[in-house]
Amino acid sequence: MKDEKKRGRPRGFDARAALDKARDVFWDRGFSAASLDNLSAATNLNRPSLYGAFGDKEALYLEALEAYRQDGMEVLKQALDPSLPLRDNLARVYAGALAIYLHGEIAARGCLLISTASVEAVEHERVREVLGRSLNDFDGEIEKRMRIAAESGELAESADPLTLARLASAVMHSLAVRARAGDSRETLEAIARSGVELICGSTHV
Amino acid sequence: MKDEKKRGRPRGFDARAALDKARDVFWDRGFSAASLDNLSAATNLNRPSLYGAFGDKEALYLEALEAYRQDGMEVLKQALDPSLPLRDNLARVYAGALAIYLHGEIAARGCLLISTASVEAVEHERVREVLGRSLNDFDGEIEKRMRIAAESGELAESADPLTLARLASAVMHSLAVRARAGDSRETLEAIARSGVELICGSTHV
DNA sequence: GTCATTTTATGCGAAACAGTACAAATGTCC
DNA sequence: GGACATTTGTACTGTTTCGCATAAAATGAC
Repeated sequence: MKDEKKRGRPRGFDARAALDKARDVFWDRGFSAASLDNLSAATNLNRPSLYGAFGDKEALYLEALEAYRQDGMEVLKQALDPSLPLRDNLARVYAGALAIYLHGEIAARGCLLISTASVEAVEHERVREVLGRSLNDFDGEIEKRMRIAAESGELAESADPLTLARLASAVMHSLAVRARAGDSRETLEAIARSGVELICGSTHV
Repeated sequence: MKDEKKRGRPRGFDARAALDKARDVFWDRGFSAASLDNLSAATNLNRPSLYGAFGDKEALYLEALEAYRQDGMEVLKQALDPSLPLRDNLARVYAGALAIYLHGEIAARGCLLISTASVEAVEHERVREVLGRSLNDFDGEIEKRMRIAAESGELAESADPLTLARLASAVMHSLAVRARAGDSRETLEAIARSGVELICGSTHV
């Protein structure tokens, strides 16, 4: 993007790597319980460097959320490859989600947005807005695939793509919550399978 | 329960009312962002009274979670009255859930367990345990109703009560998250309706 | 080489935080 | 009425918090 070398002392760290480390801290502890000391230790950056690169704690959190959202959208789009059957698409979506949700050093971390942005959403309007937009974007991406399925005959014409997409998302939301609540991988995979079955099976009439 | 008057100065407040006020603070801000000053102001209790009645902030939070869990189970049990059709039962469950989730002074608060206990669940083992147990209890209560429906012929015999119960819960989890993310009542009610339809409609074969 | 510009390191400071000590208040028990 | 037990109000302590001030380090421009 920008290879133009700026004047002054060059940055001694990779901003994206630091953002990922900060994201992990927020993911484990949430926004409020994550201190700048935690963030500083995890990123190996002292506070002035953090402030210089990202602004204050709130800006850093919002940037971490945004990066997470974009990564998630990428995973989702790849899983929804329309050259594969809808059933496989949904299975891939859930498998991809579980791979993310079940990761974690202490315990499964679930979804960064659902499990940490939700708390702040009441008092913190910008977080609520990011969370709402993210959920809608996910719905929209699945809806696009559902629309294709309805047109190609994979789904009954009577099926409503938006409704089915929201229900497909609902299963994913539940997986996120249950993962963080400590449910086993086996349980979560069973829920994912039955979700695929219910959504893809029911609309064949 | 205990009408035996204890010696010493009697308590000048209703512990349950105070617990409800504290619960509301936790509900809006989450555990970490809720300060003892917030809790003290909301309950009209000074800190020593709070500590005397509930213990430290963590114990107060756990007690609020437990009370919320019991209240929710009560609402759920009443909604699942087996003398009504399963369809009506699920609709009542979701209506009851939305009545709780959409309440809030600043913005919709969603579910106390899903939206505030989730954050703490990674680092705080006892919270994770309460959250997991609560979700399972909810599943179990719905599963009981599904089992009745399967035996009475309301559902196809091939339907698996546990699986259907988990999917019914999944819709509820999604409603909780989406409410806190700012989705409109209309949207949430539409999702609830389609959830009922999918779960009750698909298994009639 | 010297200056300008940006990043890094140390550490400060004011505010918020959780939890408690202490004494005054208010009741029961004998 | 007096001893005892518990709650309540005020104020405190030590810690943690965030954000920044200041100065040293490292580079480009000239």
